Amino acid sequence: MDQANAIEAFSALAHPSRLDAFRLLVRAGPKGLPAMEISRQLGAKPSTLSGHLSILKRAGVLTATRHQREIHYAANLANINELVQFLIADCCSGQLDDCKITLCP
Amino acid sequence: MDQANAIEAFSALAHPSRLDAFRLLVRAGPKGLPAMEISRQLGAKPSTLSGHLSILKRAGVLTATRHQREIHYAANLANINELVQFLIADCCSGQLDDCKITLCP
DNA sequence: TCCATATTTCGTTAATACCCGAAATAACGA
DNA sequence: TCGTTATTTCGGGTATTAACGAAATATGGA
Repeated sequence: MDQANAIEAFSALAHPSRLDAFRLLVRAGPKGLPAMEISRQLGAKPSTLSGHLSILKRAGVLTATRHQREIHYAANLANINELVQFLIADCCSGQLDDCKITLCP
Repeated sequence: MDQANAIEAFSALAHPSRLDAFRLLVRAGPKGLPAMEISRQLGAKPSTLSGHLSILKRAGVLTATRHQREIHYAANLANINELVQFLIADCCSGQLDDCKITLCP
């Protein structure tokens, strides 16, 4: 994870439809959901959503796997972990324990 | 933390100078750094940086406290924690433990 | 092969974000 | 008070990004 990659990920998430899509896929779990299903649940036009999914995938926060006719998108939590680690790298220069953050308690 | 707040935070971080500034302040710890010092360390024009710091502060990822003539900016890690919790809320709908993310190990 | 479904690419238009220098505001010390 | 340093606000020209419908591509079944 480098600066360019982090910026791409943050940019990708900084959009209402894309953030909704990502959080929907977080809830959906590792199997993910096909594009049409995401489109339907979010009420987004397929062509518009396609662009959004493409942006999220290029940013590395989603994975895409084909299942017969459908392409299933899923949240890439490993990359989210790396992104957050990058964001708070060398927290407090190691001087303090002020930076405790716990996820999925 | 709601969707609008999360988008504002992601947008704020999705910029090279702002991401650099935030990570610099993460390293600087809770005391933070004055604006001019950030400007010097990042090689950014004061007026441009001022706008960036304002955006980061409005997004809630930085705090600002005046110390005599200087305004010290510091990373707001509590809000970053909330942001990440929001991002991965209801992970896998509670069905799996696939979503473990640990920060500041 | 040929059709229907799933998804993406393309072209256009509208909105938003960026950078900078100059001027304005704030706070201290002589 | 006056000058100096610290920081922010303003104006404007340029560039990036968004949305949509229509058309194109891909896959599987009859």
